[in-house]
Amino acid sequence: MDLFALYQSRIADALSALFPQLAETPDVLRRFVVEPPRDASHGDMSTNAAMVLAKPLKSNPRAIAEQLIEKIKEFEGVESAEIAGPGFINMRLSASVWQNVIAEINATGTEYGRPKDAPAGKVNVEYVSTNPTGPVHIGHARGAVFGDALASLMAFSRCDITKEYYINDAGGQIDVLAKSALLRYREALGQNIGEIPKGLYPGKYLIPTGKKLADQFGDALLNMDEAEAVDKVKSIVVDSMMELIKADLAKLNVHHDYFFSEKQLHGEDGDIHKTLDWLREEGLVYQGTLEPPKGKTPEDWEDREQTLFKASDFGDDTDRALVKSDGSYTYFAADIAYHRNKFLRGFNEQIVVLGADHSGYIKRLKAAGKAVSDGKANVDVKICQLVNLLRNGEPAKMSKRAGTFVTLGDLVDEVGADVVRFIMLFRRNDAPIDFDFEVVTAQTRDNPVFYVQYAHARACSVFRNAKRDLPDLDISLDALQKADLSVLSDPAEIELIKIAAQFERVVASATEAHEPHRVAFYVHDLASAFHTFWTKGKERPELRFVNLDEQTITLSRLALVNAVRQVLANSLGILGVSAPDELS
RNA sequence: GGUCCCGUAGCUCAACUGGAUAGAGCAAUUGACUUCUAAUCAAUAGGUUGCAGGUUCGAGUCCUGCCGGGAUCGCCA
Repeated sequence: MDLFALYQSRIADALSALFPQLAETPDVLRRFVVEPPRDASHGDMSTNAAMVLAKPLKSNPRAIAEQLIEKIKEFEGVESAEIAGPGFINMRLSASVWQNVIAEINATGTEYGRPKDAPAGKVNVEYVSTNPTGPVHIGHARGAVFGDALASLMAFSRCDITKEYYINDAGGQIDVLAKSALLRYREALGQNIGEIPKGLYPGKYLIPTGKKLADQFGDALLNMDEAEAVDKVKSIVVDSMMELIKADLAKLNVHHDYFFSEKQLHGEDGDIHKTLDWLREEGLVYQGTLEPPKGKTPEDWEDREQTLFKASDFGDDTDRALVKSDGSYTYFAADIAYHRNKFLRGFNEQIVVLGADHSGYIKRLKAAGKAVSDGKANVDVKICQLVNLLRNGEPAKMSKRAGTFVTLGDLVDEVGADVVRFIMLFRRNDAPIDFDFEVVTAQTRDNPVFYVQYAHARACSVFRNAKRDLPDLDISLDALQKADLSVLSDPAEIELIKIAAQFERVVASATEAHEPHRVAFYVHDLASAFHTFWTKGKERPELRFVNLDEQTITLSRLALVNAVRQVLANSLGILGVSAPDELS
């Protein structure tokens, strides 16, 4: 149980008893927070309840605080409380409250930090969704890691989550892909294809696909009309690209539950058709012309009547085209249908992870989500900023056109999945990252991945040493749970426990905000606190974990170390980063 | 020009959705290794949170207007 949530609810109960009139406005009892104060000298927990309630109660904060504090002082585990500043109430908890956290962590293990109850509703996280025209490149790595970690975080928080990949297999780029593959097919049959013509994909990754086509069709495609051949091989080529993509993602330990093909939305009986009919009935589709963009009118602008969706009714800046001049649907039309499809599959919460170049797309996606669900579905678009790849300080060039881009697979092969994942998550998703090969592969403090994993390995090494030095001492998990935790009363120990005890609220807030980076920063903090405590044992030998003369204390300390190790492991588990027992 | 994101210590970034004296790391200076792994730790120093207003008990956070950087801008996906 999250201690901060526990005291929040106790204070809310106390307030209801003190001020019965609050029953009419129950919301205000959820608006105040109980949190660790920024300044440790203010105590263990702080609440702004009196200030938040001043207005609804038409009273002043100090007066409310004075009534409330009497109740708080009676709470179990509260050692003292005082009013500070404009009306904060600061509490100090007894050591046993913190010591019990150790017991709870060791008792619940990998389950520690998970909320008791599952939130209602199904959540869909859509991420990566790169065009199936080649391997995944670096630009998509961040979205892949972010989406995967977010899904993992939410699953840890007991959300009913589906990880989804939207395959853009219906656009014109698929024809180009198929033509490029047919070229490689002719190459596989021994023809000299020379330079890859402009406009086709030159990448060597299509060579195996060409061979596969040669194996399957022999020379049957050679005399065929190109359009016909393209039709024949399209889905085979897309499948083979998806295999490539899945293999790259697997190297990063990124896996999706569900692959959704855009193609299936098209056609007479497809979702686009049905969705547009439905929108028409709702009066959200009309024939009309759009205003040119404000300020800058494109030179070739001409007013043209087209089929439009009333996106502006749902917060978008303008209405959006649904049908191209050649009669086919726009990408956005498919997207609307896709969001309706998700809604009909039961996803009231839809998270879409996109690259920075799609930031202009957010409003229309949110509008589509609202429109196709009568406002019941919520679409949250998470934008991942660019990753600047550096090597020796120089920007590492990537170019898909030249066919020499660094793929995700190349990157993972070079630095490892743990490094890629942690570095991508050790930053807010909407801030750009400099990814420097030199830094992220160094085994020093500069490298946060290493720093955190080292803390976990150190904790494990304590157990190896205890086993070696005290072979007769039972240090099994059972024994740790029977350890006397009351001896863990040194301020240095309590400080470390306090950091560990914040894990639950970090998980809760990261889940709510859809921000897995908070877990990454937290685990770094916890590692730091552990390293600090470790070094204290050098200055003050009585704080060392393994004490040959005092086995009781050793056992208690091991309980502490195991708890910290467990929280490190649980945090890393959420991020999909390994927690090694020792470093090589 | 419209829209969105960003602007915080010399550098790279946090700041728990409005809380108290804005925090870490790097770089700089000083100190701790016959080590429970110094692959680490401690201390010092570093700030008008781009600028100017506004909202309120209280603003890095919300609102308005500027300045600077990036992304995007009717049928690409």
